[in-house]
Formats: sequence, structure tokens, C-alpha cells
Amino acid sequence: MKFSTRTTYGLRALIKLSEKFGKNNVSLASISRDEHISLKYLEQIFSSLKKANLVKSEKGATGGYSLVKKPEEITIFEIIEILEKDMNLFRCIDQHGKVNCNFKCNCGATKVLINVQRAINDTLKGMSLKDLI
Amino acid sequence: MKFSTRTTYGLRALIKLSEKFGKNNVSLASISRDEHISLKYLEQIFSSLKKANLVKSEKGATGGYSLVKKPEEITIFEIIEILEKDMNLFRCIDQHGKVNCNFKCNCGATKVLINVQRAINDTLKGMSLKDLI
DNA sequence: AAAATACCTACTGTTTTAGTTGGTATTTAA
DNA sequence: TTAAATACCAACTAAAACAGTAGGTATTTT
Repeated sequence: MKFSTRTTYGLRALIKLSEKFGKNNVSLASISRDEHISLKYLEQIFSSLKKANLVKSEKGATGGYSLVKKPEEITIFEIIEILEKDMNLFRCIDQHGKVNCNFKCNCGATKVLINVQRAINDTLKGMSLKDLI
Repeated sequence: MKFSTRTTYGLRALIKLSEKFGKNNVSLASISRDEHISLKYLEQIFSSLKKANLVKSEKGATGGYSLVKKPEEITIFEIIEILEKDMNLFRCIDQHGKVNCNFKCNCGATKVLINVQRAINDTLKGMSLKDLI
């Protein structure tokens, strides 16, 4: 189990935006330089973040991205949910935490798996972007 | 982010063993039937679990697998650590929770990532196989 | 002797990942 | 008004990981 580079890079980039919250825009070019991340890849990541209404953008020479909400209002869970393509930790549990087993097995395992998923989610919901500055 | 089928199947199978702890061996054939998991795949999974000394086995007609420790002494973290091939959630953090960034960047991000990793690990360490029966 | 089990090694199709490539559109500053 | 800097968009691709399959051998009980 590993977070994708999308998620990792996204988190790192959002930390940059948090530091400049209420001040400047942050350009992807500057993040690319500072964090050694491919500019084109960052563009894709920020496309997702913008669609999810987590960041807003301005074009042009002084353009760039900024957070839509305060850092303390953005949870790590929220970010991961946007960037990670599949946040269902187990096959037999769907996005809403309900059992969705192919074989309609009546094993007790799904209960545990649901608890594991919930525990991790709660942990991530308890952490915000502010918890780092 | 998703747990591999190895981990998911392994957890489900270990639940079976927990139920029979102190009583019978559990054969992989019976798990395969009950849980609709490929027998050959289960064999691979249990090979890892045995190497890690989490289960022991007996051959022959009444053979099968059983837990080496009590269910309450086996944490979910322990199981996942064995079955999941890579438990480093982020690239820039190694197994021991230390920063290992290719570019030796001095960004503050790694601190957060370490906290995320630790929070999830602690959650999983707090759950045992017993928490389901 | 047969059946049931564990145990071992190698192979493989599919999917996902981690980007790359090649552009267009908009805004600012010289 | 032109150049530079930015965001924005869509398609492609090599490599790695995943999720098994295949074909056996070894041991123990009935």
C-alpha cells in the first residue's frame, strides 16, 4: 500500500499554497522548481484539485493557484479523496462503507475491514493542512 | 490507495483461523471453498504468513494451518506489514519513518507525511484479530 | 494405495502508475 | 503590440505492480 505520487506531490504543493494563503498566488512553475516535480504532471494534479473546488486559479504573468478555503478547513482526507483514484481500501467495501461482495459471502470479515477503513478515514479527517506550518 | 487482494484475502483467512484458535487446524481448501479464493493463491499468502511466524502448519489429511499466537496478540498492522509488499505510504519516507528524499529538498512537507504515516500505523496497531469475533 | 493436505517455483495477461508530448488560451509587462 | 509567463487540454506510452495460473513435489492419515 502506497499513496500515489499524485497524492504525495499534491500534498506537498498544497503545503506551498498554505504558506502563501491570503497573500500571493503560487505558480506551478515555482513549485516545479522548488520541489523537483514535473510541471506537466503538476498541471494534471491541479486540474483535479480545481475541479474539486479546493483551489482557484488566475492566468497570466502574475497568475497561479491559491486555496479556496483556509488551511485549517482542508483535511488531509479531503485531499487524498480527490487525488487518489481509489480510496476503497478493500474490494468488498464500497465508497459509502457498505459491503459489496461479489460472492455474497456471509463471512464476518467485512465487519473488520469496514472498521479498518473507518479508523484510517477518521485519522485523516482529523488532520488539516494547518497541522504542519 | 488500496490494500492488495493478498492482504484482504489474508485478513479474511486469518479470521477463520481465529475462530478455530485452540481447536482444529484450518485447511486452505476449506477457506478456498468458503471464501471463494483461489487455493493456489492462498498457498502463496500462507507461505508468507508462515515465514513471518504468524501461523504454523501440519501436513496430511487432518493437516492445515493454525495461529501461533492468540488472536488478541496479533495486530492488524502486523498482518498488513507481512502481506503488503510496500507499507511506506510516501516515497520520501523510509520504513523506519525517516526522511529519504531523492532531491534532498528542504521542504516542510515530509514532517506532515511522517505524521500521516504514523497516525495510520498507530490506528492499525490498536486493532487486533480479536476485535471481530 | 489413495486421498488430502502443505509446499515450491516459474510464468503471464491485465491494469495501474507515472509520467511525456504537443499543443491552445489568457493575462501582464516591456 | 509583442514577448513572456502563466493556466489549460487531450492523447499517448514505457515500466512496474497486481492478481493470479500452471505444474509440479513432499508428507501424513485413512
